[in-house]
Amino acid sequence: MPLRFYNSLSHQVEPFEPLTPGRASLYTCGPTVYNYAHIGNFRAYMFEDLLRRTLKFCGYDVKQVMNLTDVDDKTIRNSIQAGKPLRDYTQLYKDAFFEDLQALRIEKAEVYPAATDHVPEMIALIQTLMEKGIAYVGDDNSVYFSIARFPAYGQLARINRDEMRSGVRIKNDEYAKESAADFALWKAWDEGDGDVKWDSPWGPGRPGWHIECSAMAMKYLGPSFDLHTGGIDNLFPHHEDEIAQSEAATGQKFVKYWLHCAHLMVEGQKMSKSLGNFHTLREVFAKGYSGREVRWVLMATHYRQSLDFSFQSCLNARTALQRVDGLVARIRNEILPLSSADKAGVKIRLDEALAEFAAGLEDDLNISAALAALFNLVRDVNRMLDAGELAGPPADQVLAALRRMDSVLGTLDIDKAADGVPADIQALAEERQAVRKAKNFARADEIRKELTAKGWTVEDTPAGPRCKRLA
RNA sequence: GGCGGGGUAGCCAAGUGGUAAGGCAGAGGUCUGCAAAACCUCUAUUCGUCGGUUCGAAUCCGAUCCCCGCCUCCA
Repeated sequence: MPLRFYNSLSHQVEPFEPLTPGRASLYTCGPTVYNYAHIGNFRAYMFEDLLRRTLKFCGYDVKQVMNLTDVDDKTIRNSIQAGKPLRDYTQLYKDAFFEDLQALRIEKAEVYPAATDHVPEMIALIQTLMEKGIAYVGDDNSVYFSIARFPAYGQLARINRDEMRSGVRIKNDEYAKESAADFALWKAWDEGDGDVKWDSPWGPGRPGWHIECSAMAMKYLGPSFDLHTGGIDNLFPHHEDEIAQSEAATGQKFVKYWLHCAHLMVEGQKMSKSLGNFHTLREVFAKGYSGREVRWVLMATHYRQSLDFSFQSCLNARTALQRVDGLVARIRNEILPLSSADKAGVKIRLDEALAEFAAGLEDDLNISAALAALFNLVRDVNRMLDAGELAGPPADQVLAALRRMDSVLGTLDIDKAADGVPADIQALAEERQAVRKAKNFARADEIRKELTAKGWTVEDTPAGPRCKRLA
């Protein structure tokens, strides 16, 4: 089966057929850098990482662009409050964002354009819309997109303008618009913006939010590209408006496949800054959970399924990962050359597991199916090890298969050196092994207690004692 | 009100017509000096509820209850 995705535009799963065979162009809506991102935000970036890695797994050359929104109401407001220039203020959170991505083992995109570096491109795009008569200058000197002059508006969100709830919210600036649903392309400067402003044909001001993604996506990926993603909350109005701006300007199809991930929930409610029910990655780490554990939690539920976050799920991730770690350690430590190894049989089993793994991912990133393939393989390889049916070279093939899976999962640590065992711990383990051989089990148990007190445990394996740090 | 997503074991979660994957937790067993790990067995006659279609439905149709999201900045 070919790679296929659920397209928000068609509400159907469709085969992925990129505009250029073998290449995938991907625009992923990035963070607004006014604060630390919370793990709900990272769920989206995690989904995008899974998408990116799956595309690569399936053989595509991926070009991914992720924007950094470094000018908007919140960045301006917070930087003024902090008494810092906008650029310095946002740099802080840009840096934090990249640190967090790295902690979650999220692969870097090819381009991370910042909005403030692309104002000329945005002005040019707005000018095109003005020339086409689709944009207009409002009474407040801001520039607005006229939805009435773009009949295709609403194609993504399936929103019928006539049925939009109206009259409920009339903000001040809406008196400046022809229609309440029109959205700002360019926001005229006012005192609240401090010294944050750019010159434009319509006077000083700053770009609207939606225009940034259109301008930067088209700059780096062209007027028409393959995939555009984000959280489901961006579907409307953000993505709808992006389509409107871009397609009105170019007359071309903007994006072929729109993918949206569901929300991360906390106790049944969406995690969000405004509800105050969020955790930053840093907070989760402070509670003792690792990046790979959080990565696992965020990744292990299908992206279109809302995911209720809990620390219990982090603990579950820990034990699930320990299961895989255990197998890798067995292969590395216990493998002995045995004559009964069935090389061909192992190869067949591995090919089957990889095929199931790939089939899951190809089916709209069905991670549950992919992980089931992984765990079924783990069980079978453990079984082979127990039966003495796995020897050196086929064991290397197992590691190769796990490595291949990990090119997508990014969390298995196949080749990460095990935690170094401190000399004193190692010495105790060896002493214990010696007294066990002498059948001095009282002393052996004493040593086990000493090790526990030092935060270590020891497992007796056919290849000798193995020290493990207690979680 | 409009649009969209979801209700599957103690928990998480696949499965869109053919008789319920996988993970966590739990029980018993094998192995072990003890343990851990690993393996084996068991743990939903049942998929929110009620009807209908069908030889057959968690899967299709109708009705109904509940939860969540978007429609306002939001991943």
